[in-house]
Amino acid sequence: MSDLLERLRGRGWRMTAQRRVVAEVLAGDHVHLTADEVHARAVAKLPEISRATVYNTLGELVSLGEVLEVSTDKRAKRYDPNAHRPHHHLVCAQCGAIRDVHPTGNPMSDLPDSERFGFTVSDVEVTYRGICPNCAKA
Amino acid sequence: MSDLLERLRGRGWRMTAQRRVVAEVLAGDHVHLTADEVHARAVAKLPEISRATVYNTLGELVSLGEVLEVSTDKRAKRYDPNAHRPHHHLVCAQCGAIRDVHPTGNPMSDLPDSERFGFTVSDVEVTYRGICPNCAKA
DNA sequence: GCTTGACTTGGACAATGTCCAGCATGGGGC
DNA sequence: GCCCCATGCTGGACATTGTCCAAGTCAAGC
Ligand SMILES: [Mn+2]
Ligand SMILES: [Mn+2]
Ligand SMILES: [Zn+2]
Ligand SMILES: [Zn+2]
Repeated sequence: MSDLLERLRGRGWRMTAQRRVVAEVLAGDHVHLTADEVHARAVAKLPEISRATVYNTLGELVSLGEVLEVSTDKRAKRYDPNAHRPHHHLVCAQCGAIRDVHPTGNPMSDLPDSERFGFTVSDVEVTYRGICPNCAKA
Repeated sequence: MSDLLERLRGRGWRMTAQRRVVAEVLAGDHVHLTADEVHARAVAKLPEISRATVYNTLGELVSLGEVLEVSTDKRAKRYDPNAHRPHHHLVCAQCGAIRDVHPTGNPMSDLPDSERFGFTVSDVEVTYRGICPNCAKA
């Protein structure tokens, strides 16, 4: 993640304790936290950080293309630091667990012109749903 | 849509003015209204209908499998009366317009076992994004 | 027509997210 | 190293979307 901090500094981002903490919280694989989850973990490291700052920082990271917004459920948006390797998501319908997945094939080529209604289609997002091993056991 | 009302009556649904109006509002193709949009249109036909009833009725229609919930944007859930023909969605990134689409191929078979993490995968949802002809003109 | 249980209502409450005025501070210029 | 001020942060008010409940209303079976 210091990669990330370096890249951001290079882009003229002013480095503050708050932004550093948010970036730290977002490190790792299969990480898809809500804004309030990010805030809770940030508070553990920097007690006085505000909700507004977390929202602002996440929004900036999204604008910079360093973090993706995903809405797998109908609840809060989730923030995904895995922005540099295209992927899709596999979501547990019961507990909400999310894994990054890399399907074969290109769903883009599965949409014939006759089904494009004149749109310029630029992106496709695939969400698989099912039951995770943990929930299946219970 | 009287099909729908018949089916519901057959299932023991008590028929009320409110429910009839909600069902009427949901008629048609490529219809993907938010709950508050449904409420606004329902109020035009039945001024005293409450928000709570619209939410309740939509929730029941979803439980009965007559209407689908879709969350194409990160805002409000949308309600889709096209529940009896499986389909995916094409969304305008600018104005939010939504079309039903029927891609060829089966994305389910594009997810190898090694990418399933032990999940029992039961469903896949594909969202295409782009710019609609209207927004492209502007 | 009654009766009754299911339905509706309005408003309180919760969760998520946005906005703003005023204070704090990172970091470039000296 | 120190100052300055544009940029960032804060707490709280406000907005949007959705849930819940007690009390009143009504559809439909008798
Ligand atoms: Mn991801
Ligand atoms: Mn649809
Ligand atoms: Zn699970
Ligand atoms: Zn458009």
